Amino acid sequence: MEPVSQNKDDEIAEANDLDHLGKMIREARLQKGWTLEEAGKAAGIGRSTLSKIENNQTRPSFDIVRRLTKALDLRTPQLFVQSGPSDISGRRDVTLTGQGEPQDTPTYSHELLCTELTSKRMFPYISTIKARDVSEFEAWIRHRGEEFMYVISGELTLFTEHYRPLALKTGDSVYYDSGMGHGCISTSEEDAKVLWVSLE
Amino acid sequence: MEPVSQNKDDEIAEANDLDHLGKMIREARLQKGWTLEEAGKAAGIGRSTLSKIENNQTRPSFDIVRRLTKALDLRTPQLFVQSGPSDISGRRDVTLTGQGEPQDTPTYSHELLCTELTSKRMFPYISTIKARDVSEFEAWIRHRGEEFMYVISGELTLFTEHYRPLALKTGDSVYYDSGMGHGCISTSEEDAKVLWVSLE
DNA sequence: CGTTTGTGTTTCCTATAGGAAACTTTTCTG
DNA sequence: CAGAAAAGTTTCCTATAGGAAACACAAACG
Repeated sequence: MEPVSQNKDDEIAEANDLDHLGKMIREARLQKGWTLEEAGKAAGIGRSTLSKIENNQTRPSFDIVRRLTKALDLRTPQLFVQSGPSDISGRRDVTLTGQGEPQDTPTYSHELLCTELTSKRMFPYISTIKARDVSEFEAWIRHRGEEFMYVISGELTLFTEHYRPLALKTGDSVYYDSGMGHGCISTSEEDAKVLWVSLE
Repeated sequence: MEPVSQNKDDEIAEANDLDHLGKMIREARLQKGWTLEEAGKAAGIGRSTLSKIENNQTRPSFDIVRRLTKALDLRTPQLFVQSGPSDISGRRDVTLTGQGEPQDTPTYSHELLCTELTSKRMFPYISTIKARDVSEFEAWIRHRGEEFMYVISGELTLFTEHYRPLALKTGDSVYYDSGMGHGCISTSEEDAKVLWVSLE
């Protein structure tokens, strides 16, 4: 229930930072070129309900909204406007080619990107993996979190626990649990370059 | 309303990928050391309602959930994660060049990467930015979170609020608050390709 | 011009969300 | 171990979410 209010319209309008919710949903639906009927069916809700939602004539349940976002392929966070500033609020950090912060280890040669923004949550870096021989593969790397990798150039083989070694070419990408042991070696004549983005 | 079902408990359990919602909210509340009363007050809802939500005895409205996430300072996207523990423990997901899931809009042409892993936290995708003219720049894109971009090929100009437009070449990268308006256009003859990794 | 068809909107009704208060359980006291 | 106080749960009730169907309004036929 809501705090008492003179009339229904006022009440809904007032308590709603969500006025735009209906608008966004309608936009998303039209974007897909769907009718109320089609969208409703895709989300498993009635077209009358959807109409009311789009016109902000109702306060839909979380459940319903979730189904809609799924069906309409909406970015959900936008629906929660509350715009609490992130810790890098209003900021950006640029790193030009080759201008990253070098970080070398015996086996890898990293170039950390965008290191100015220390409070960011993802950690992007480029690694150069030297052309070498399979026999040199040593120990699993393992650190809590998730990791995404994209092969910028060259060819390499990715090793991860629980899986077969995987041959990767330029343009391929992998997302994995970085708590799972992993490592890679170059299988091309030249060094391979990989972009990694790591998240704790 | 839900499709008919024999009894209420079944119905709720069945339609709920959201069983974990109550759990998450309870966790968040206890984390803060709050009682139902306190949390309810902070969110502007009754303690009985909150109790029912935490025990999954009700399907709260979007509105109520929004207020709770705000009060409890919860990262909302997790609430939308369907099915299962929200980690990717021991898993990996590969996307070969050009094999991503296409997602086109009038202005952008995205290729979503590693979409098999639905519970991952970062969202990588490759965009092809069509070669065109500055005058065509339209509206800011804006969504809560952080974003990292890496220019795979071509040249483009990145626009972000609070900053001057920025010319980027192949190999350059930028990290920014995606809640800040942003958008880009290609400045090269050919289309530009950009790898984005987005985090909510 | 009516008829059809395909859209979105508005009733109408039932199941239920959510608040207040009764009830139960746990945690402090003395 | 009282008995009180504070936490959580359940009950009861009213306002309303959401589906079905009636309604409204087009555009596309004959």
